[in-house]
Amino acid sequence: MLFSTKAEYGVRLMVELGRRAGSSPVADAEPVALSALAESEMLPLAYLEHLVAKLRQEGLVSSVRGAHGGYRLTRPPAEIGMLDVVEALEGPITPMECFQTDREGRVLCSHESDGDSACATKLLWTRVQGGINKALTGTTLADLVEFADSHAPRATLAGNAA
Amino acid sequence: MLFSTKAEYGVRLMVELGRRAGSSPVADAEPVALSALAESEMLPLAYLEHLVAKLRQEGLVSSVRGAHGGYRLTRPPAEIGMLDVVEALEGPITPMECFQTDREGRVLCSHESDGDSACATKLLWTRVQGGINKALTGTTLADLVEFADSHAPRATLAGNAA
DNA sequence: GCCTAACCCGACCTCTCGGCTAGGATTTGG
DNA sequence: CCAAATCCTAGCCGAGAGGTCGGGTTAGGC
Repeated sequence: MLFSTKAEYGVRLMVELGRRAGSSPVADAEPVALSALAESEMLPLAYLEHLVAKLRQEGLVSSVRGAHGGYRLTRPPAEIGMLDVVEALEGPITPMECFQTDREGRVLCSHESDGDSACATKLLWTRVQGGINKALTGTTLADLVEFADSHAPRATLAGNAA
Repeated sequence: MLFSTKAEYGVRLMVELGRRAGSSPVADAEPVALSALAESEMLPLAYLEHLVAKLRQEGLVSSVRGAHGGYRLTRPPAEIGMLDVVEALEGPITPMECFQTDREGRVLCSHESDGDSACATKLLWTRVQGGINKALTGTTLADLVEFADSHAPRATLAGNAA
């Protein structure tokens, strides 16, 4: 497997936030308590705390402390690329240990100086990384929210008005 | 990182075999001892044995036992897609634990029956997997051999005639 | 007919990391 | 001031990566 449950849970968390925000202008949305998210996604609360912390550090969600606190998105879902989300959770996405990318897709291999046939594999990993990045940047949170809504009826999302 | 050193070493091993085979018709090529490959790539021999075993099980290389034995490719490099190589080494490439692919890119998610918003993430992982598969199937061993040759002079590959 | 170079195979070992739990400290509405 | 929430740090357990080791088997060369 490529990604761990960190990405899985974290993305689901973001999707849930996106669904609950609906079409409201982000800052107006009621903050959602993590316990509510944990329950509706059936995920361990204590673990989610760690994940949401990473999302917050990357500025993808903001938090409100104290009673009636919770989390909300900092931007509308359509402006959130999934590369940011996944990287916030999993760390930098590189196909191989020796790789560092400079955010433009340019690739540096750390043992490039062997003179030998070092990194004959570079071409391959570069292509793979390109494929992943393209898939990840080409998908926004809004895409996933829409997908989820259309596949999991759940009435009209009973969480908000009820 | 996406792939472990298993893929890295294994691919390099395949590339070396491809370079040494040159343009000879595969079956004619002298089998190359693993110790020679280990030395030229500076990789631990004992570890390579395990990797090459997987490649053999998948029919990507064939072995000759006894003195003057070794390994050779079973097909010309241009007919070896890197997806086969990487999957032989790393096992099935799936973006997420719950995924199984039926070799056509069709995706099954094992916890699809939750009724809930299970796998809102499916769309994302599917796209990612598509990107990876495309990169991997679209690259052949011949591509890497050529790339390696052009980047690591090493005379005209001193190993063969000398 | 042995010796040795090679492939073959399974057991083991260490270290990191994923996945999670525990427990507390801090903030804040009612 | 209490309860609900976010925050923070520490630790635990199992699995898998990344090897190593020791032996078994096959076959060319003297």
